[in-house]
Amino acid sequence: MRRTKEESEKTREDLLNAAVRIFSEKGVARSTLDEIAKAAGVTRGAVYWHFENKTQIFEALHERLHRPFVDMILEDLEKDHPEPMVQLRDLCIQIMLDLEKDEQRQQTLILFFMKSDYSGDLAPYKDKHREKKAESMRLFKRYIEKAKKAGKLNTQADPELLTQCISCFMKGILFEYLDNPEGFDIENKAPKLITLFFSNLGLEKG
Amino acid sequence: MRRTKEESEKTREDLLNAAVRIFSEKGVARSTLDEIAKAAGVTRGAVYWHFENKTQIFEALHERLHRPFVDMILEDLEKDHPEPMVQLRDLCIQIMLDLEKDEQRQQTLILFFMKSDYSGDLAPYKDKHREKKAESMRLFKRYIEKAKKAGKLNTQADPELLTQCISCFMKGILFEYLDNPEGFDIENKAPKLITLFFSNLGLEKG
DNA sequence: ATTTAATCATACATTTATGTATGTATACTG
DNA sequence: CAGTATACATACATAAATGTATGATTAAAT
Repeated sequence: MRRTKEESEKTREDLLNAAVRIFSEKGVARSTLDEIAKAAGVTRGAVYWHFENKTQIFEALHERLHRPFVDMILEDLEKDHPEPMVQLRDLCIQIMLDLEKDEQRQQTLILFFMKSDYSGDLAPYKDKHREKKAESMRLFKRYIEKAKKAGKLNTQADPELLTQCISCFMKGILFEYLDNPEGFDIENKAPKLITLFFSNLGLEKG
Repeated sequence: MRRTKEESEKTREDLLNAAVRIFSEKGVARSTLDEIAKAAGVTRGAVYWHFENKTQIFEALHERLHRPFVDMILEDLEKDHPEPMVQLRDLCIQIMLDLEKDEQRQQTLILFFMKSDYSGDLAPYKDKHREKKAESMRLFKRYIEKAKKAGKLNTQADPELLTQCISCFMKGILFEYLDNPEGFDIENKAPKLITLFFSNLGLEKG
């Protein structure tokens, strides 16, 4: 059954796509390699060929989630926006609106936020994933520093604190949404919530 | 080995306390009834005597978490504070400061927020627990409605949206803190973050 | 055209947790 | 004080997932 290289790569992708679905539905711990294999139309043999074990699938999925996110922000940061805080606000809104259309991304976030306990085999990845998150937080901070340099921010405003504030808020929205995607009208609420949050957030001079 | 009623009740409490620790460390799915039993100084026989299975322990823990929280807010709502939004802000701060001193509560929140996937046997409890959360969100809303009635709020401010905004923010802080309790200086940061968040949050007339 | 090795499928052994059945000592009840 | 039900401990049967070993097929290398 030796497949061609492209077929093999497709099998790997199928396995990852299946894993996202299964993991996000049943949780990492309760998910079986056999389930994932069957959902991808193969057997466990294929799984053990492409990955060492369940943990390695988990890790591969995180890489696939994080990289495009960082790239998107880095690209946005290149732009020379006159109001960095408005730019950041709009980015936050856009992130949420994009998420609604990308079910795969939703499932991946659900998987890492709510369906993985980071214990046992997954424990070593807790710090690693936290560091990746810290990396994107530093990117958020850049917007705020840009705003401060441009004099668009309260002089006493603390970029670090503001960053954490925004990070907490965004994470909160993400959780509330992902916890109940149908019940949370993100397309309508996200812009309102984020706009409300950003209004007067260290913007006016004090 | 028939124990007295008090001893029996203590065994039950020991089991629940052990379960909080084990669940929050290893996740519900990975935790073994044998581990819990041994941590409580008994055997699985005692577990199956007091509870049907792991799921029932899980549910008992949620009840023990939620009830005192609701009671605390209900009591606070009784007070006649001149500035309901300030009262709500201070409540939020107090919740965080209290949490720092209550390790058992921390572990319980960790368990329900990050260590339970709500799949399999736990799935039926997802809606139930969500409803309990919605209940406490309605309590938060009461503060805001109080503020609006007292004319302390922007006339266009939407209590529902404000409630959601605060709920998201609080949940975000909780997650950031619980994700890394040692790295997140809650005693110092929580008051600052929450004060920053509440400053000008629909407060001034528009 | 062979040979090789990549890409899986299949079969098996091991482990581990669960649920239940049973044993047992003792607090309580009449 | 005898009997019963309580509060567990112990033992066993079952199930399910994992890892590994091996088999089979064929793309690709020579």
